[in-house]
Amino acid sequence: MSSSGTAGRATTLSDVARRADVSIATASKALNGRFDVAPATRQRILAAAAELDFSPNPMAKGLSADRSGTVGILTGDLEGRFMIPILMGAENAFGTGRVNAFLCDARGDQIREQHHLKALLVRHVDGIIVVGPSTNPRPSLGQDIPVPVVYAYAPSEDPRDTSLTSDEVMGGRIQVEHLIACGRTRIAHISGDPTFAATQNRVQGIRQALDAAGLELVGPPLLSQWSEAWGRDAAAMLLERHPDIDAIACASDQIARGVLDTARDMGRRVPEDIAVIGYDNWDVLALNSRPQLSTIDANLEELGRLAAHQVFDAMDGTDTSAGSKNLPVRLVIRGSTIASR
Amino acid sequence: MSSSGTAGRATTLSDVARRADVSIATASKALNGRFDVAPATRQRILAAAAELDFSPNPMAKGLSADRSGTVGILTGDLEGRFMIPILMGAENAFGTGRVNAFLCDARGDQIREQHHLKALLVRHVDGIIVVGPSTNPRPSLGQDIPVPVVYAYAPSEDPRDTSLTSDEVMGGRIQVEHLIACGRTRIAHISGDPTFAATQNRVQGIRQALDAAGLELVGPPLLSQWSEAWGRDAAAMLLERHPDIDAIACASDQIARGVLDTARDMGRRVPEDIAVIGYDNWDVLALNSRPQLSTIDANLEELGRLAAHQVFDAMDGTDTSAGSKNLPVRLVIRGSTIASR
DNA sequence: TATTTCTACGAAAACGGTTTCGATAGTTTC
DNA sequence: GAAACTATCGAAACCGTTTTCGTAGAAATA
Repeated sequence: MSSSGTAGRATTLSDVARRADVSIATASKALNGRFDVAPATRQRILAAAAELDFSPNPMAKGLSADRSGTVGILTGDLEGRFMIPILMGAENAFGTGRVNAFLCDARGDQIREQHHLKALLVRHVDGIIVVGPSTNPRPSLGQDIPVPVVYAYAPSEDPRDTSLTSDEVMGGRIQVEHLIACGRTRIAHISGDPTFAATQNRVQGIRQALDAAGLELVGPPLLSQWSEAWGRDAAAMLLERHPDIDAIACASDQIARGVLDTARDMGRRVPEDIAVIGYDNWDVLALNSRPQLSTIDANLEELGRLAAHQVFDAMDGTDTSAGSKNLPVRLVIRGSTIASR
Repeated sequence: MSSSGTAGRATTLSDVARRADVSIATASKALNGRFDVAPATRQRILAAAAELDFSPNPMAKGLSADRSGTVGILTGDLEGRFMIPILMGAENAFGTGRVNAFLCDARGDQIREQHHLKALLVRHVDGIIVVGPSTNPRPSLGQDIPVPVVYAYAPSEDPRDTSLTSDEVMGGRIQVEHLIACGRTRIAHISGDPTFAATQNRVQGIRQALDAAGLELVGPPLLSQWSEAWGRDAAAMLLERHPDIDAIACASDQIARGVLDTARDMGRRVPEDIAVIGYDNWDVLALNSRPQLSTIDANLEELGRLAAHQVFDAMDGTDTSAGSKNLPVRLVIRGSTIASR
């Protein structure tokens, strides 16, 4: 009812044109930086637009030009802990700019994914970010999509697609490098579901670091589930079978939390007797344990940001860096590997 | 490059019209269920549309009709643990339907929020869902917004707005009712940041339940932070000062986890000696503790779903149930309050 | 001065739909 | 058999932009 605010018919380009006493064609050109408009006229038009608080109707814009100013974010499963930071990074990259993001959650369902994809294309999104719940490669959406597609976290199985993923091998490697730097030599590894690519890659990285130092893993890697309970059980087995280990590299903070509990139960001090390092830097878990967890941070928000920029670049034709990229991870040192002061 | 797939120019209404040998006007009417088109003709047109796999261009549609088929989801801070289920519920309600959601994360910034709001309105969204990171009331977006707005989780300060929030008082109440049903009578309460509405509301609910049973809280409610560490510290204080308590109602699963740790450290058995109940049903925490946590589930996904439907109703003019609603919460019973078999 | 070249601008055609309204043909009514 | 309806359809305006292309006038050239 009040006349302030955003109510009432939105001001349109022809309003601006009328006020600046030019045709809408000229107004359009002036506002878009076309060059066949006299400087004085352009000023007049810009002023008029500013006074009327004009912003062009994206739908109308999208009809003629085929840029809609939107991108689709197609997630495999929002539930996952890893989606959120990536989402945040991406959304933030669009940020205050001209483009908005459609969020589509496929809930782990292929059919729903196809449906959402269709909807996004019908809406003429300018690009698509596909973010998967794990680092396991996922089926490609196909090559016949008329807009750029970037796969985040879960890479596409098709090498022709461009994917951004986290360097899991590096993650395993710097876990162990850190443990060695802390003077540990009898190192064991507890990880999650062996069918996960992350599991295998981290084991690989861990072996690399051990090899480089002339060391060997104590016992085989213990692979089972991504749960705290498994961390407890595995640690118990480990400490019983190899009482002399002095460090455990865990493939998730959840597992590490379990390990911490078992160590405490069995009277081993962390980090004095056993150093423990986690993976994920999930603050809820890592910051509230006793002691706080040293861990690996995959920079997921940065990954999301990069995915967004990759889409931008591809949209702008700057389709340079095709192919996939493996983003470096980061070591976070806390009390579970180094006694505080 | 392949000719299958979605590539190539999208099929348009005039394609359909041509194939059905009618004008685009008639085609439009047929597809939209207008009634001045002969049954036979309509069939022909529908068939043509189906064969060509036609779907109307939402932008063109949005230009004439003023329905864009989109809604905006304006979140205060994606980081929060509570946003995600709500987001999922809402997104899923739009689901396979005709409407897609713009995701906007204000990152706790008023200015960014205004900016996003502006962008959503310029895009002519048909509705807006504002989801806040806590149950604290938040400033209204104002009354002069031309589309329906629903506030989820964090209600609007303005009673004229329609808000959907979680019944925190009920949450506190059924926590204690459950503890009492388990035979506990000496009940204490550990909660989080006292400036949170949730904190106060839950205390209120707890008092209601105790009053109804003729009981009193053991000691004052301990209010400080939403962290596991605080849960540990508070529990230690509590057990020292009141060694005879037999139950602790915690205002978050994080706090409950801390309490569990302290109980174990001090040799109290859970649930035999002390029953512990959490709040949030955050599976990562609640399912991996020893024992698993009884807790309160706020049905956040349902809340998101309802918010979406509320927007739908308001869009369709079925603007019935204005005003705010307080959604019931749900008790989840696990091992921390009842010994397993 | 007459011609050519620019420059700055606007008329009009898209873009892909919806909607109003008039036209046509077939039916009914008197 | 003419008038009045009714049912079905299509021409055209419109939504708010962008873009092409034509043109008037000024400036440069002959």
